[in-house]
Amino acid sequence: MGAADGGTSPGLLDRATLGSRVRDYLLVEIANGRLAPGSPVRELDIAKRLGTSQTPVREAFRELAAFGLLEARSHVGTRVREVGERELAEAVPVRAALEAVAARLAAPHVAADPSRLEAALDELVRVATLDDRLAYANACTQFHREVVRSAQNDSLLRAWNALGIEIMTIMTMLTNEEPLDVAAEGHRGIVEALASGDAERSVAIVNAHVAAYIPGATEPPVHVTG
Amino acid sequence: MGAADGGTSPGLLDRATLGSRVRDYLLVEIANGRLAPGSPVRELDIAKRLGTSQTPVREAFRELAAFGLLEARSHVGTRVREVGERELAEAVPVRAALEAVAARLAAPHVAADPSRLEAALDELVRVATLDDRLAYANACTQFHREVVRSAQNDSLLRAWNALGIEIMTIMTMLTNEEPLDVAAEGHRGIVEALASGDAERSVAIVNAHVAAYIPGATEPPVHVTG
DNA sequence: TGCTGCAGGATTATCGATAATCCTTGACGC
DNA sequence: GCGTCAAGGATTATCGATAATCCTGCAGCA
Repeated sequence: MGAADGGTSPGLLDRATLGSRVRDYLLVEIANGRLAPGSPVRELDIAKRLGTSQTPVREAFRELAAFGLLEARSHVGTRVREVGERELAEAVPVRAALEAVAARLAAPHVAADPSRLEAALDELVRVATLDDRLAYANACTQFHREVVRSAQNDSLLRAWNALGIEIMTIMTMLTNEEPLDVAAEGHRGIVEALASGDAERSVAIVNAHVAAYIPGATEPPVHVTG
Repeated sequence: MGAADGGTSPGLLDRATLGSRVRDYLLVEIANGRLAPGSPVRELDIAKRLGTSQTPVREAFRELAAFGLLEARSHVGTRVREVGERELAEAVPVRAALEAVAARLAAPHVAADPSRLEAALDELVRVATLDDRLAYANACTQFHREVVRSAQNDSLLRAWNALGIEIMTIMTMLTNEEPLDVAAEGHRGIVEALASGDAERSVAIVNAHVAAYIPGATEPPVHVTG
């Protein structure tokens, strides 16, 4: 699965399958409003538009439906579902809880070897200069995934992946005006706290960071810079 | 989903599609141990065995993988997810964090209408008399899923489902000697706490319950914000 | 020995076409 | 007028086959 990988994601380079690319395409179309809520989407339409067969499109539909972005009725049709702020906000406490666990478990590991997380941060900062909000959203997700991965707990990573952070991040970034460089720098405090090995401070900073992602806040999220 | 419906389930009568029937078949095979954890499952094998084509099987695989029951690697193979003791212990803080969020969110809903949860408890107690540890494990999973479902938060339910509690519970129950009636009654306190609407007490009780699930894991439950 | 690279087998990923299903529309009987 | 039912169109569901990818094992070599 690719950029919007929600399931048990293997390596970072597995974004090659057509299904995942179709899903990302649909995700962006939904996020920026070209596919408005309520509008029907037909498998063969999308397939023809993207030059693929029905199969990968079908897979993408299933995945997006599982995340509540599409609504499918068998043999009848599929349409873009109205995804309200409430539904996006629902994920915040769950994400906060998981990333709090992640921070607590990751702190000693990151303190021992912060290189991977620092690399993810560098990449995030680099991508922030490209003025490509989609690319930034993906890098941002990768950074947070790296934090969770640093906890070295497969169950935690699995649960976090299931939240579909990619989707939320893409939706947030594309409907947001926050400058990318500011957003990117907001992650530095997380790295510093984790690298210091202070688990409780890491938890607090991560919680504040996640809470700032609540959608609907059109104001730039207040990033804790540690 | 069908029999072990966990996610955004379609209608109850939608089990006509081949994909859903294949999924249910695999679910049963896993639940009763004919498909043991770690054993590989091949799409074309299952397709041939059930007399279908690869497509519905593939769909079922994807769904069960999202559910945490299967583990797929692109172009390589799929196997029933295996949970070793290490992973079993790893899952405890994650599960504790998620069920703590669940308890906090569910308390008011259960207090308003405890019937569903009480029904799940009744079923659990009933199955406990059958001396069938496998059936008990499934009922137990269903009970805990009902708790999580009571939180009425799709993201939470998705994350919890991804942990693959089914398999963990099955493994635990089959390598355990705890009397079933005692185990079943141990869930009554959860229902009572939730039904009372006392969120914090519910969180505490759920945390204790989850922590007790793993032999030797007496570490203090993780505190979570929420 | 230990390493590199290249078949060959195994498995999934994708394709193009066909079948099954559902909804709509309109005719028909009452 | 109203309910019932039967085509017909639209869409997904499924099929069978082919392509792409990954891993394994072995040969060749330093």
